[in-house]
Amino acid sequence: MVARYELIADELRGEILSGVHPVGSQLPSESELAARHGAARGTVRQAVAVLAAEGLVGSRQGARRIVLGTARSQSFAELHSFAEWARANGYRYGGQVIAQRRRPPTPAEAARLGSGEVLDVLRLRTLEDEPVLLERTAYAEWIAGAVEKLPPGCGSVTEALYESAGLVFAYGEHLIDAVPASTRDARLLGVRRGSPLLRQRRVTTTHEGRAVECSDDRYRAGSVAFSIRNSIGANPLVRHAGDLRFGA
Amino acid sequence: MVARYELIADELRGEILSGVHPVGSQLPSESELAARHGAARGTVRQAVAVLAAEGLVGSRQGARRIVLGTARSQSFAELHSFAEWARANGYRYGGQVIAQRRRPPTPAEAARLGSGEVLDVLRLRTLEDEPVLLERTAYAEWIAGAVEKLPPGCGSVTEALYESAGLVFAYGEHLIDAVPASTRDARLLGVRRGSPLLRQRRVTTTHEGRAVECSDDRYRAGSVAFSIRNSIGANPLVRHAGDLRFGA
DNA sequence: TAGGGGAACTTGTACAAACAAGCGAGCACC
DNA sequence: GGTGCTCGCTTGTTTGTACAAGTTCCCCTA
Repeated sequence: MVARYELIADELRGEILSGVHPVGSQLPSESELAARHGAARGTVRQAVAVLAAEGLVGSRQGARRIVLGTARSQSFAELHSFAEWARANGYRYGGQVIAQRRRPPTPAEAARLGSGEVLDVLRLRTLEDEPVLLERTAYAEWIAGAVEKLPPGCGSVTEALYESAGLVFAYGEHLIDAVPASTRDARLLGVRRGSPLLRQRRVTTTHEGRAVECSDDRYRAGSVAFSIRNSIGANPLVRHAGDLRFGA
Repeated sequence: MVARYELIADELRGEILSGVHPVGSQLPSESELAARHGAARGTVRQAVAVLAAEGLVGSRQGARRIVLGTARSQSFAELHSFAEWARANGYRYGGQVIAQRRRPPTPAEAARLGSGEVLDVLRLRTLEDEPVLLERTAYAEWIAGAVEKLPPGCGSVTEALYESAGLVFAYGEHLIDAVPASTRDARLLGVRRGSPLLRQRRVTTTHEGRAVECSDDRYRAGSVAFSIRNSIGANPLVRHAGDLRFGA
């Protein structure tokens, strides 16, 4: 069952992408959209709230909504999973486990994953046959077994864990900064030591709020960038000073 | 006039921050909250939607909402303005104009700011008396005059432009990646050439959707990081491959 | 012609009601 | 003892109504 407001949002999004409502133009008023779709105004408001959350339209009281852009936010899965993102964008991709072992958690990991041993996995991911991402992931003990059963060349870990263990990643927290490549980073990614890497540290949890993994992902400079839209009303991205979080 | 749902959201947020509802615990049901505040269920839903957008709570149909974390997103102003962010977090900060001149726009700038000349400003910002950020901003012609009137040591450009020209930044698009420091970057920021910098390119627009500035901000590695919370339902951050946007 | 006033329009907030859909616990049955 | 099912609770979706608050544009006036 797809919600009605989702259908209306999809139609509006399509009209924006296809140029019916160009960037900078005004959207039809809520009453007009409601009449056109035979829906209540509240339903239409939910639909445009979706578009506002995606950063496609902006609004202020009293004035018609305006179109801000056409780039669409991908789904959570596409941000979370390298494979799903690459596939959705039509890139050729791959992955290979470089090292894998159980070890005691660092204090920072223990605070999030619990005090049991973690499964530490180092993966190298490729995009268009070029190595672009080095993934250091610590999995919580309760999921470690399922991760160990995955084949070393597994393309999509997220997908494989869903199929084998029914695991669904639902919430994520991400911390983005820049770091120099270590000797090992440099060798695996094919760059010079000390050259810039874009680092994304993340903690992922299930629906129930149970932490699944802590990860330290390092992208080769120039290979990927993160983008975000915000507005004076909605602002999900936060700036932090230094290494205040995720421990040292 | 503060909206009722904002008050309820503030109270709930306070209860989460103060530990009344610890991380991982369940929030009271909507009906209970509605009864407690003497409000309709829809109003309570708006309140918890605010917290969900901030990444503090998660929800799924049928089960009670759970608390995901306690870190709160700052306001749009704090993401947009280095000064407001630094002040809100109690840091000592400063800024100095290094160079300023009018020039024709690059093609990428012209597409966003219009074809008129842009005002190119290079600013060095300090945090705790350390240089941490190099800001290269191209202002649109219509606002260039007001920017030129600002003192070179102006701490908060955003604030100054609001007071002098009534300008309000309302929407922003940000693209985050890592780049090596150029010779000039390195000298001004006090790092070695080629060392990692965290780059944030952004385009900012007013309420009406009129573009104000394009900026290329480079942070010294280790000085700041960006963080974001997302969920399977709401996902504002997007990953891009290579330099697909903002021109070359 | 420039400015003020106001009317019409549009979005924001709030309430009430109803049904759908999913979750979890407890109960009955095998 | 374990399995499956049902029932109550909770969140999700939708409609309808009313008023508040801000914007836009026209018209009238000085």
